[in-house]
Amino acid sequence: MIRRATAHPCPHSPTYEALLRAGRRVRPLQQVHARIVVAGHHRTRSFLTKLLTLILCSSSSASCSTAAYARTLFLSIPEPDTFLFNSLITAAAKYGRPADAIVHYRRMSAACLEPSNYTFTSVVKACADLSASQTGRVVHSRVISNGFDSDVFVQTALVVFYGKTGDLHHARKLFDRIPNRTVVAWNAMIAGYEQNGLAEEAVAIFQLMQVAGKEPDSATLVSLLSACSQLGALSLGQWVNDYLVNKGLELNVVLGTALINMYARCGHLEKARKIFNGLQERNVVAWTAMISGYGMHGHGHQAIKLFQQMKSSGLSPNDVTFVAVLSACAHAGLVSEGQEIFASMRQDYGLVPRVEHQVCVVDMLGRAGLLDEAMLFIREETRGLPGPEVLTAMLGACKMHKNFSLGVEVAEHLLAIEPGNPAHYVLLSNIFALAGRMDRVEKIRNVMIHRHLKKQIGYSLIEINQAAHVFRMGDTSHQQTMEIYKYLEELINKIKEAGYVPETSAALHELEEEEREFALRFHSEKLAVAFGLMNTSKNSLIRIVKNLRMCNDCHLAFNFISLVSGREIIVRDKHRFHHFKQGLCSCQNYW
DNA sequence: GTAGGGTTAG
Repeated sequence: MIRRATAHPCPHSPTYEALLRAGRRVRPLQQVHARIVVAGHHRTRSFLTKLLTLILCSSSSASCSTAAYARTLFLSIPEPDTFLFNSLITAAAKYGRPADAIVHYRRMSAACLEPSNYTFTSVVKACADLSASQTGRVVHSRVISNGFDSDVFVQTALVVFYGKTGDLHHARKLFDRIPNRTVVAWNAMIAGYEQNGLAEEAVAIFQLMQVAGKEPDSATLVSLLSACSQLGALSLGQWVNDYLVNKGLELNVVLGTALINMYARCGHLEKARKIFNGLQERNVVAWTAMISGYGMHGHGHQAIKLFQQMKSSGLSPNDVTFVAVLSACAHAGLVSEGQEIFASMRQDYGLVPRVEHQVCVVDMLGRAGLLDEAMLFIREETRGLPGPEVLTAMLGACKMHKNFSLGVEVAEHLLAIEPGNPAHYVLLSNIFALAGRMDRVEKIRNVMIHRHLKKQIGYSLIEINQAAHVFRMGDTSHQQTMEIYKYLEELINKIKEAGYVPETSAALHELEEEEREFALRFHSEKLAVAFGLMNTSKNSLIRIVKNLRMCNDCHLAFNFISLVSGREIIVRDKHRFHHFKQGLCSCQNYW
C-alpha cells in the first residue's frame, strides 16, 4: 500500500522529533533520513520537505556533496506541492543563493502550482538581492494578478526590491499604499532612501514614522545613523545615540558600527574610538569603519596601527578594509607603507585589486608627486586600459603638482571615455587656469554650455543649537545675510593683515556668470564659517560639512581664520576632514 | 515557515 503524502509533518511523532534534534548538521540529518526510509515514511512528503529544508539551511549547504544530496532528496519526493517549493525558495533566498530561488520559482510555475504570499516574499527578496529589476517587475505583475498585492509581507519585500534597484519612485508609491505599516515596512523605506544617497528623504520618513507613533527598533536606528553619516548631521546622530541608551537597546556589532561611522564622519573621531573600544564583539566591518575614520581624518599611522591590530586579533581584512587603509596611506603621504599593503593584498590574502584599490594607489603616488610612478602603475595594473576613475585620480594629481602637459594628455583620454561628465571639464579648466591659459578655460566653458553640462552646485552646512543652516555660494537667503556679509568682510580684512593673500587662480574656473560676480569671497564655506563665528561661544568648535572639495583659497583663508579668531574649525569636504587650529591644517596642506 | 540594518576610492 502506498502511504498518502500529507501536507504537514506530524509534530509529535518520534521521526519529527529526531529531525529537530538533528538540527542543521548534515550527517545527523542523513541518519534521520535513513530512519525515515526504514520506517517506510520515505514517501511521506511532509517529513521529506522538512528534511530537505534543514539540509538546505545546514552549515555545509554550500558544499557540492550536500547540494547533490539535496537534489537526490528533492527528486525522491512524490508530487511536489506549493509548500515544498516555498520551502526551497525561502531557504535559497535566505542563505545567499538568490539565483537558485528564482530557478525554483520558475520550476514551480512550470509545474502549474499556485504561488502563495510566502512564495512571493521570498522570490521578491531574491530579485532584490540580485538587483534583477526585469525579473522582479514580472514577479510584481504576478503578485497583482494573483491578488497578493495587499499582503504586508509581500508589499514590504517589494519596497525593498524597488529600493535595491534604485527605483525609489516605485518604492515610495508602494510604501504609501500600505495601510498598516509595520516597523519593518518603515525600515525598508528608510533604508531604501539611505542606500541610494537620499539621506534627507530617509530622515523625513523617519520623522513621519515618529508622527505615526511607530516606535523605531535597532534596524531603524542603523539606517538613520547611516543617513546622519552622509549628511554630517551630528546632533541627530547624538540624539540617536541617546535614544538607544535610554531605551536600553543592546549595542550589537551592527549598531555599534553604524555609531562609529556616524561619529567619525561627523568629525568626532575620539567618540568613534570610544564606541569601538566598548564593543563586545568586533568583526571586519567594525574594524574597517574605524580604520576608515582614521584615514578620513588624516591619521594614516593610526589607521595602519589598527590594521595591524586587526590582523593580530585573527581577523582577515577584506577588500573594503584594503580600500580604507590604502586611502588612509594616500591622505597621509605614507607611500612605501601603502605599496607594501597593496602588495600584501594579493600575496597574503589572495584578493584581486579592484578599481577602487587602483585609484587609492594612483592617488597615493600622485599626491606624493610621483607622477611617473603613478603613470607606470596605471599602465601595468590596468594593462593600458584604465577606467575613468583611475584617470580622474591621475588628473587630480596633475593639477596638484601643476603638471600641465601630462594633465592635458590624461584629460583628453578621460574626456574621450566620459564626454558627459562635467567634473572632468571643471578639473581640466582648473589646470588651464593655473597655467594661465585663459583662452583654453574659455573654450572649455563654451563646450560645457554647448553640451548643457552643469557643474555640481556647492553648499556648506553648519549646525547651531541643533539647527542646520545651509549656505550656497553668494547665498542671500539667510535671515542674517547682511550681518554675515559684513562680518565676513571684516574677517577677510583681518586675515589679510595677518598675511593672507587670496589665491585668485581658484576663481578663474567659475563658469556661471553670477558665480563669477561673487568670485571667491562668498564661497559657501566662508559664509558658513562667518555665520558660525558670529553665533557660537568663544571656546566651542566650529564644524562645517561641504559637499564638494574645498578650494585652495578657502583652505588658505581658513588657516588664517583659525589663527586670528583663536577658534578650532573642522571642515568635512567631499573626501576628508580638515582640522584648522592656530593657523595650521591637519592635512598639512596636503590634500 | 514569510519582510528590514553596519564598512570602501577619486
